[in-house]
Amino acid sequence: MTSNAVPDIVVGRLPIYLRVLNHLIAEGRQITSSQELGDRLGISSAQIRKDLSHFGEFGKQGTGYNVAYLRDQLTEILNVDREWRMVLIGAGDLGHALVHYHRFAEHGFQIAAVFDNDADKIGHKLGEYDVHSIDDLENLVRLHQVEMAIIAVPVAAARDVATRLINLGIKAILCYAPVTLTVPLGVQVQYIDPVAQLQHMAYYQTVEAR
Amino acid sequence: MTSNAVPDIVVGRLPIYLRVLNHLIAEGRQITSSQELGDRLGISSAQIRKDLSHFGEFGKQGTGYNVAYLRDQLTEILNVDREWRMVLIGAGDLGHALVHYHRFAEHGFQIAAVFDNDADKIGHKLGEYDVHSIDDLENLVRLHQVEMAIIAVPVAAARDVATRLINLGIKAILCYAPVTLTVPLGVQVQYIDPVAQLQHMAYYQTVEAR
DNA sequence: TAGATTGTTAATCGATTAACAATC
DNA sequence: TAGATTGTTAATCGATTAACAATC
Repeated sequence: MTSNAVPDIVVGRLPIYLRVLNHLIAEGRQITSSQELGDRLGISSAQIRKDLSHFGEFGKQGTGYNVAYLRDQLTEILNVDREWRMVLIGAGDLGHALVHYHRFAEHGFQIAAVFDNDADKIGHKLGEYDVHSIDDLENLVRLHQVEMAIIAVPVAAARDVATRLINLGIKAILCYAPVTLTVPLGVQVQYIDPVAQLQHMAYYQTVEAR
Repeated sequence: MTSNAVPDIVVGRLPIYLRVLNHLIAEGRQITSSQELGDRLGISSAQIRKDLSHFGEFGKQGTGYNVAYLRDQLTEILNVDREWRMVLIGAGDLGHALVHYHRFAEHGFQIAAVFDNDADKIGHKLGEYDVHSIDDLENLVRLHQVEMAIIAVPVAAARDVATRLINLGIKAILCYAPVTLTVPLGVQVQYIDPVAQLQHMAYYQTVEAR
């Protein structure tokens, strides 16, 4: 059903809500409110209630939300109540940081295999992973039933890698290369470009703030 | 002037436009059009023209845009026709990747100093940088006239670090810690949370795509 | 001149907010 | 019961798109 799809911008906020809920649980909190969630996130309580209303009714009038229950519900809605297997393409410094980034595994995102095209890296270790030749991408994606990918290669290689991933049926790509990928409908791409974010902030750094 | 400020969402697209223009220059192109830029970015030509119109008139009817000229103009508008000095707080794996990330320097974002609170790291090198004690943050930010910061510390430390940076007059923070910072008006924060982005994409990974 | 493309206006579309009845 | 907070509706606000006169 496409007709009453949840707006993508709403979906994008759910992981942030999930994050706050996990913090609240860590603090031992049982109950919260849209007001408190909004305060913690710098958004309005109305927006929180509206966003949640796309998925169901999770609260109790006069009381608020059960933190653990809402957390569990959002986890299900986001499909993150399971493990996801990913491939990492690019075993440079960024790849190095990514294989050591514990939050992936902590949230159910497992790196199944790591690839590079550099003969000096292939066959060696990156953290606890063997670095495979990019030639083995197709075999290993199928073997490990991988569904997501992280592109951490230079911009010149990114499009080719993306095309191969898409041909393999990968439907979710996290792209660290500073390019805009053209992908078929149904393929999700998220970009991380810290330079673009710094430039965005630089705009406001004037003598008289704009 | 706040009255006709440019929408932040428009400012956020300028770095992406800049990126395509740089690619076009690398390809030796002299002239482009809103149509071509839009095609490369997957957005409408109307949006490109509308966005640019907030800042002036940069094209020529019937012809399009001079690539180099538009690039130079956007560079000025974004305040990235100069060097920016940053501090990096956190000398872990992420910090390691960031000091080796050449795109920062290539775009005028210089890391002036690196900090950590781990005695095992302080005094040692991270890439070509000395790792300083976080105790020296105030002195070195002032000494090097730093204006931006990258937070690459664990979530438990992030708020404290941010507070100290803000007290130092830092007005732009790129935050890799998965928290929402509460900051005074005029302080920019941009977040990078790859887990949130994976979770966002996970939502759409269903048997029947939503 | 004819064709192309800009910059801008007005219309459309979508997202956020305010307000409040429902109800715990 | 009185107080609090949800879920939802309607109003507001803002962003995107379509269309076209201006003009290179």
